[in-house]
Amino acid sequence: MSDFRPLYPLVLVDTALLSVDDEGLKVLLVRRAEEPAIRKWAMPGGILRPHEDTSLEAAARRILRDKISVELPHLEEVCTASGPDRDPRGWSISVLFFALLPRDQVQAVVKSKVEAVEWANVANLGHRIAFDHEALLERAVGVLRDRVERSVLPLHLMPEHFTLTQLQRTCETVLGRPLDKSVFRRRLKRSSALIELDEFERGVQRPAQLFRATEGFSFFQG
Amino acid sequence: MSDFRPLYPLVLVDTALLSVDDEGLKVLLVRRAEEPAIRKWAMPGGILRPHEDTSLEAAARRILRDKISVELPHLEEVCTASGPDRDPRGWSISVLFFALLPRDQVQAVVKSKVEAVEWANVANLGHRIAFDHEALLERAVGVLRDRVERSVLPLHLMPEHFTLTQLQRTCETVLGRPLDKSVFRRRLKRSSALIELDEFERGVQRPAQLFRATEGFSFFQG
DNA sequence: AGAATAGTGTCTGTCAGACAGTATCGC
DNA sequence: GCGATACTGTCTGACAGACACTATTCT
Repeated sequence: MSDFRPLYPLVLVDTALLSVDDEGLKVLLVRRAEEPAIRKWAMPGGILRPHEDTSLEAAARRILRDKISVELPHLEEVCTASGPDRDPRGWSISVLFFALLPRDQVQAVVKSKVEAVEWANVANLGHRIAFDHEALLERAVGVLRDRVERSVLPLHLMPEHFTLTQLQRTCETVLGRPLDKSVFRRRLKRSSALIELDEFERGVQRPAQLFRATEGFSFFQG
Repeated sequence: MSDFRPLYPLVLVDTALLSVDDEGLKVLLVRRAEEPAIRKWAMPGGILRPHEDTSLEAAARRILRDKISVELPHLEEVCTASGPDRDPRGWSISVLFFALLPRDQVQAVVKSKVEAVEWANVANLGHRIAFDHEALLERAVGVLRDRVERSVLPLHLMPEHFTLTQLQRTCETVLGRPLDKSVFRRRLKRSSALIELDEFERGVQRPAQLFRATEGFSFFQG
């Protein structure tokens, strides 16, 4: 470890971009093209640019745009990590954000840009994660689980139209445990976060009614 | 506003040190002795020193030690604030921590050190708060309320020995609403966060039994 | 005895969990 | 009709809120 101790810390911004697919909860990882930790996988992140960015959140948005061509509506701070040894470049701070991507847009992200990008299964990452990003990811997933546990619906993970069963499956995937159907639906009826549509599914045994989230819903409402 | 845009942002650490007294929820404010915002009141904070501090939390600890001679066990991150305009010195990041001080130690803090220090009523601050510290304080109080709401006891606010009624009063002060006695006690019985002592109050109408927190309790447990 | 506060018992409404039952579709 | 999945109804136990009641100590 170098003993170089700069006057200013390195300020980094990382984003845990989460989604779900049939395998389970997923996180977007990027294979690093530069030192440090070159060729290792990490959550998309980069260095704050005070002359470009108007806030840390704006920096996270810029980096996502540049690295993986994604524009996200909902970005939220999770925590920070800091210290002299967590990045070989020296004393650093990472501010971690988390964001949710609708599951029907998962494919779109993977084929973008030059760097290698992969949706990794959160439950089974392998041991190739750079820096302390594995611990950071755990924090982000914890925040998500906590929200869903408190009966906040992960509507940001859903496509525009979806059935109640699909929403339930998503919650179950996030929480990692089965939910009772009637309990789930009872709560939805009271939540006012969902709007009933006149459309129905197609091409399945019994088509279910489609719903959408209320206009301008926030991740926070019940 | 200056157009000077440094390569590195200013990294600051602030702490919302909260306690309660008979008037209500209190926050420790320090009158700034230097520019910027000289003579205005702000939460105790300062600049990260990478060559001294091993983490942001350690920096917060150092600053509390230096400014107001307080050592705190429990320090926790709340959020960050960032941007080019929130501090006149330029692009800055503040990482906010929050901490709780037992109410029987409130007096000890006030008479320490050179700078003017004051426990301000959170509900009635006046309009003399520097920077964006008023908004930051709101976030910290929000975290505290949220914890207590979720039936996490604010044991860090209590003296070593306390009665159940005192604990209830503290919760009521934090939440700003009355709680039902029997409901409160029922929950405590299940919580296992409290240890029954053989001692009792003295010099009151009917002395109540004293309790203490379980050894090594965390703010997070129920 | 009476005031004050500690501590307990009980009723009621609400809601989660569990599970069975009914409805409606494709084949 | 049959299988599959959507959707609903109902029973039960746990718990919160409300409030009354008893107990113990000081004056």
